[in-house]
Amino acid sequence: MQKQKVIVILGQTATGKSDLAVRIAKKINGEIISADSRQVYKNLDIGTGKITKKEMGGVPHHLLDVASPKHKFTVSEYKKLAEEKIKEIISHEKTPIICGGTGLYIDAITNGVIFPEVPPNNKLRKILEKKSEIELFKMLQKLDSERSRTIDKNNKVRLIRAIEIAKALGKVPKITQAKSTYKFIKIGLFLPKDLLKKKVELRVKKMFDKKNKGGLLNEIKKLKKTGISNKRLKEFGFEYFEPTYEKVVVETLKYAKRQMTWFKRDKEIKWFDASKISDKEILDYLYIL
RNA sequence: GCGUCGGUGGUAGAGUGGUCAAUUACAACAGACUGUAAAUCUGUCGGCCUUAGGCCUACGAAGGUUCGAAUCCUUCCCGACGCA
Repeated sequence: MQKQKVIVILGQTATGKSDLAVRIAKKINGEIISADSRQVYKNLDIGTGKITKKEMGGVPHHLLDVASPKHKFTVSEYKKLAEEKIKEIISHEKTPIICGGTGLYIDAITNGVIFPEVPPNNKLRKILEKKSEIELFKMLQKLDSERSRTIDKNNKVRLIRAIEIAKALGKVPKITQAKSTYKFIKIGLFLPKDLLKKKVELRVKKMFDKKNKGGLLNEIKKLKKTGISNKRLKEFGFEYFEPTYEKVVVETLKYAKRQMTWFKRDKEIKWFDASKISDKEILDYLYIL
C-alpha cells in the first residue's frame, strides 16, 4: 500500500509560509496543522505573527490556541496532538499540511523522534537554576554519566532538563526513532538576505502599529494583567520582553539564521526562493512526488 | 576668536610609554541541538601565509621625542560644552 502523503511547509520567518499553505490547501483540499512553538498559546497573537481568521480563508487550521500561556507547552505534547490531527484529517479524506518554522516540532513529527514522557518540574527547575553550570554538570555526571559525556557543559537549560529527566526515569533514555507511516513532502521557503530584511521590517512595523488590535505593547500589557510574570514573558521570546522596533528586527533576523542552521541539516527539504516562486511550481513539484 | 574636554576596529566603549591587532559589549559570520526551541549554547571576528608561528596595515592627519607610541610633544582638521 502506498504511504499517505503529508505536506510540510517550513522555512524562515516572514517568508510567506502561512499564505502559501492556505493557497495550497485550497487547491488540494487540505487542512493546516501549525508547527509553531508559540502560536499554540492563546493570547500570543501579534508578537507571534499568528494568522488571522480572515487570512485563513476558510481553510481549517489546527494547533493554534490550544494552550494557556501559563501552562508550559512541550514538544512531546505537540507531537501527540499533531499526530492525532494528521490521523483525523486523513480520515476525512483530506491532506494534512504541516506549516511552521519551529524546526524541532517539525522534526518531532517527520523524523518520528520519541521523547521521554517527563513533564517540566518547576519546583526542581527553580532549585537547579540557582546552581552553576559546573555544579549541574557534576550532578548529571553522578546521575547519568552516559548523558554527561555528550551534553554541552555550558548549556544550563539542557543540563537542567537532563537532570530533570534522569531524576524522573533513573537516566536519560537513548533517543529512539519510529518509522513513520506517512510520506512527508518537505517544502522549504527562504528569501535572499536583503529581501528578508525588508519583509521583517515591514512585519515588525505592523506589530507595533496600534491600529493592529492595539499593537504588541498592548498585547503584553494584557498578558501581564492576566498574571503572566516578566520571567514567563521572557520565555516567549524577544518580542515579549521590553521590545523595541530595532531590537525585534535584529532579533528576528538572527532567529531566521538559526532556523536555517537547523533546517540545512535536513536533506529531504526541497528549497524554493519565496521571492520568485509561483504556486504552480510548487503544485507541479507535489504532483511529481 | 579664546578656553576646556574629546576623536580608538562595523557600532558603543576600555586602554593612557613596551606584556596591544588592542579588555568588553553589541552587530556580523559560522555552527550545535535528548526537546523551555523566536529558547539555550559554542566558535570566528584587520589583512595575508596551512596551524605553532610569522609578515604587513592600523587607535582623526602630518611631523617629532624615544631603543620602543593608541598612549608623550607640536601643528593642523573635526566634534561637544563653556566664555565671548
